Amino acid sequence: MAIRQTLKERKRLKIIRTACRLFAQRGYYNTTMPDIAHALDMSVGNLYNYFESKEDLAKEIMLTVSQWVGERLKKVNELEMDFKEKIRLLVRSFFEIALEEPELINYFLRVFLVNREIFKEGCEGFACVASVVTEIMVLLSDGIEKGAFRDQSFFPAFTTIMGPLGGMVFLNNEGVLEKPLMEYVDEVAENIWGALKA
Amino acid sequence: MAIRQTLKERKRLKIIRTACRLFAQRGYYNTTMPDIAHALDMSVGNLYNYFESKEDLAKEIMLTVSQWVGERLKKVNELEMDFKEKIRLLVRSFFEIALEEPELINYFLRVFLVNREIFKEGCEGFACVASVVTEIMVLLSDGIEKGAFRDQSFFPAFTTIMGPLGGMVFLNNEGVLEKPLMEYVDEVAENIWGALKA
Amino acid sequence: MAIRQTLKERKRLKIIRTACRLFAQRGYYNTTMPDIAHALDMSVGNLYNYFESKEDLAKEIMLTVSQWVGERLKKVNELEMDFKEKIRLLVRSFFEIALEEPELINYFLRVFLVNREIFKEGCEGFACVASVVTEIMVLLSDGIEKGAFRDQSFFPAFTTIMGPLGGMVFLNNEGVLEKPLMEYVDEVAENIWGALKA
Amino acid sequence: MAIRQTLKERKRLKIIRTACRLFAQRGYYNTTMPDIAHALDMSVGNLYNYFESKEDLAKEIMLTVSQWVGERLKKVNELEMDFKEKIRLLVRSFFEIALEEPELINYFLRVFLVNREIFKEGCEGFACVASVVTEIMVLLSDGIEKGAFRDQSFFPAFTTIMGPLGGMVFLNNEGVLEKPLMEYVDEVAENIWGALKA
DNA sequence: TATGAATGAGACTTCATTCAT
DNA sequence: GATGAATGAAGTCTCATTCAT
Repeated sequence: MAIRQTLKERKRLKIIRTACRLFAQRGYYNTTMPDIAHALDMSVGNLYNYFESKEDLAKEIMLTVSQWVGERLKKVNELEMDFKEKIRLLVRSFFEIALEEPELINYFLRVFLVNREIFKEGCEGFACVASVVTEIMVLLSDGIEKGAFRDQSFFPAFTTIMGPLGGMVFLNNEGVLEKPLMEYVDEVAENIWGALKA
Repeated sequence: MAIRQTLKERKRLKIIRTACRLFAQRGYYNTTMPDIAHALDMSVGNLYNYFESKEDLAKEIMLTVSQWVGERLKKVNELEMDFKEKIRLLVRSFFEIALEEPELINYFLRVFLVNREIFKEGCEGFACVASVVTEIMVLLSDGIEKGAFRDQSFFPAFTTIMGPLGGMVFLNNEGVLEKPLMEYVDEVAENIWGALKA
Repeated sequence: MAIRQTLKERKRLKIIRTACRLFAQRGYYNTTMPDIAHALDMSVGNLYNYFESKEDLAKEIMLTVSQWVGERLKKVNELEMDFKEKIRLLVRSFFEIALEEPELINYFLRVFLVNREIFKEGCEGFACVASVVTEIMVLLSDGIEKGAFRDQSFFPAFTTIMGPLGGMVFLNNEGVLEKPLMEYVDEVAENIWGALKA
Repeated sequence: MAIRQTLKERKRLKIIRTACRLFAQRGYYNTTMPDIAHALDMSVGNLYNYFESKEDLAKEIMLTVSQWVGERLKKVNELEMDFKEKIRLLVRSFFEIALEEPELINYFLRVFLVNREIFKEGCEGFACVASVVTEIMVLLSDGIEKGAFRDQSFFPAFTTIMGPLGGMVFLNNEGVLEKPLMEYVDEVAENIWGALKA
């Protein structure tokens, strides 16, 4: 039954969307399976027809979300422009995602980064977020190859990009920023560019 | 009376140390009050003579830890050296703390940053981590005033420093770094300096 | 119509066979209706076209299995031979069934004897296992009538036969016997004969 | 705190007694932890201060019950009398236990024999019922040594004793016996004696 | 101060059964 | 006849917190 399969897949995605939002808002341990079922207007039992366990659900969300964000970043990567401009666009895109679909970035910040125990098995070596990591990797090696960035180890460069991005979104969520998030794009981009440029 | 007070205060600190370590290792929700009591070889009931609740304990830990880390950073701030060197020393100090007393930094990463719900009340505007934030603030305004750093808003600059530092420690905890953490000091410091310098 | 009926009946028997095996292996409460459906490569819903409920299925299995075993025992009863030999043949046959079709005997041991609550209604007075009980009854009254067995009440004699038989099969299942089950035939038969003989 | 320990041990035994009774009456899977807690007038949570899990409780019951029954049988073993009489006394004692403390024997019949999955780990080789098995073993080897019993393998002899005993108690529970259980003592003893005697 | 047994709400998960397709 | 998604009650177990001793 191809149709049935499609319907089931669509529902799966709906569950992922909703659970992602709840987890991102309240945290993993403060979101119960009944909460999720209720938000989806379905029964708890049925939830378990789609995901084996709460942990399994969390992992599947991470995989899916990482792919979504990865695709957004990929589009930036594929544009032809100088790297300073590309960094600025990357920052802008990341902040846009954080504002338009806050559950995506916040899921990273509130579930993935924190509740490491959940992702111990099945996400070894950051397999769950490979899509995003890959894009940053592409950006960096491209930039180094073309002489725009200093040659350096991957991890410092990676945290130099993702650290400030995640940090700013976090502070924005906490409501401590003085200006709207988007108004920090230039400053953040300037910092990252200064940090990486050759 | 005074002696008794001192003894009580000493025990309080011991609880804070131990609980901080457990929370940092296992996460807030995976550490139970009996766990903490057991690790301290004391009774659960007695724990409640020192802290009103688990949340209260978590907040007190954050305050104390922030002070400890803040003091370490203050020492760096007080040294007379050029800012490029100061940044490098800051990075080195941060990584040293992360290796020598991993529970301190990891408490930030695993409890404070993640379980925001716990710190909603009583830590408004990052009151709980004021000691650390203040030192970074001092460093930045000093640097800007003396013309070493570009003039910019506080928050982008703050995340430019703390983002990579936290990120590298996180990756080190996850065991994904290729080299020992301390070998990244120069690269990370170089990036931060490049990002901030005038 | 007749053909359809036959097909349905055949499927019924297949369900009984499979469910009997699963119940015997895992126990009644550890075997789910989806488990059974899956093993049969059919849908859960369809299972309910053949049996009203899980309990109903369990009872129907017991009836059928009892008939199968009863028929085997009947063949022994119908042979002309002295009773000492007949007892030996009974033991041998019982052990053979236990080895060739372990689900039959094990269903007795693991479901019927244990989960009495299931058989409360609909199996009054051991109606569900009448076929087997009857054959033992026939054997005993025959033996007593012909002077081979001491005259005694039915129930002690019944447990004297079935107790050791069930017990040996149970121990064999548990893997604690030192020799293959069939090598105990003579000793068990000797005991039963000693117990019953005139 | 020796007193506290004693109190706790006493409560442990009370839980074992009560849970044993409930399991024996309703079966393992039809008795819930809340049922047990309610019967003891205590909270579910507290139950878990005494036993790690429902399975653990079931195993501890089996160990304790086996010891109690084993001690009763040991007394029979220690008496000086001829073996025919000893068998009769064994049967009588077993039936007495079954009538006076039905939960003990029924626990064997309804939980241990049936729900094998529970005892897979921790009761290897019938460790949980060693006390009872040992006494039967002593009786048999004694009898064989003294020339009262035929020399034979342990397991057939064991099931020749325990099979009819368990069987009669089972039938008595089911209410199908025509006479009170105790009136079958002589017939059952006669059978067992006939089966085993030299 | 110190103890730890006791509480009880609430978490995750299972599963017999139904029913629209 | 056949399907399998959906239901929801019920089960096991956890844990922050209290309180009599």
